[in-house]
Amino acid sequence: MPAPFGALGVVMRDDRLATITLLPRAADPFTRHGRAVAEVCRQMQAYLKDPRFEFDLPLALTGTVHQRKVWRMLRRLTPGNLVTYGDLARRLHTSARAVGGACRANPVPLVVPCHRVVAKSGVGGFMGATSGPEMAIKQWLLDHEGAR
DNA sequence: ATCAGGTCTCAAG
DNA sequence: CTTGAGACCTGAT
Repeated sequence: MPAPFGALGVVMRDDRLATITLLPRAADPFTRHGRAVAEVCRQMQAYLKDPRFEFDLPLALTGTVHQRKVWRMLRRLTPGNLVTYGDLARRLHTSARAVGGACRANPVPLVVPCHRVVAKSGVGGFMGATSGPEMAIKQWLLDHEGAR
């Protein structure tokens, strides 16, 4: 589906959300909508329209124990509410880099708001990149939520 | 067993 | 202000 920063893709598994892909440019829309996909899209639009919207979707997440811990923490963050890698690391008794690794592995950006994790000085990275179009999307999201 | 990451901190220039 | 080294924990090979 189209998004202000480009486009957004949705992959379902057993009617549950498995993967979200963020694209910097518009893509040809995929027109086969199941009921579950439609609901995901509905919530996506709601969020894109109003940053205060909070997702409530069934997820099909696969990851290590550590990754799940980090993702669980992230899900408790409300829009515009930022944390640093170091902060999360202390709360989970781990290291900042390990947190970064888990964020990088996040399959469902926006729903698990890895974009709300920033470096102590600087913005950090997004989707495996520290510069380039991915970072432009992170910036857009932060602006959208009115974060600094 | 090794290496590279979405980092942090601290000590020098 | 800028740089560099070391510490840090995980995931992948």
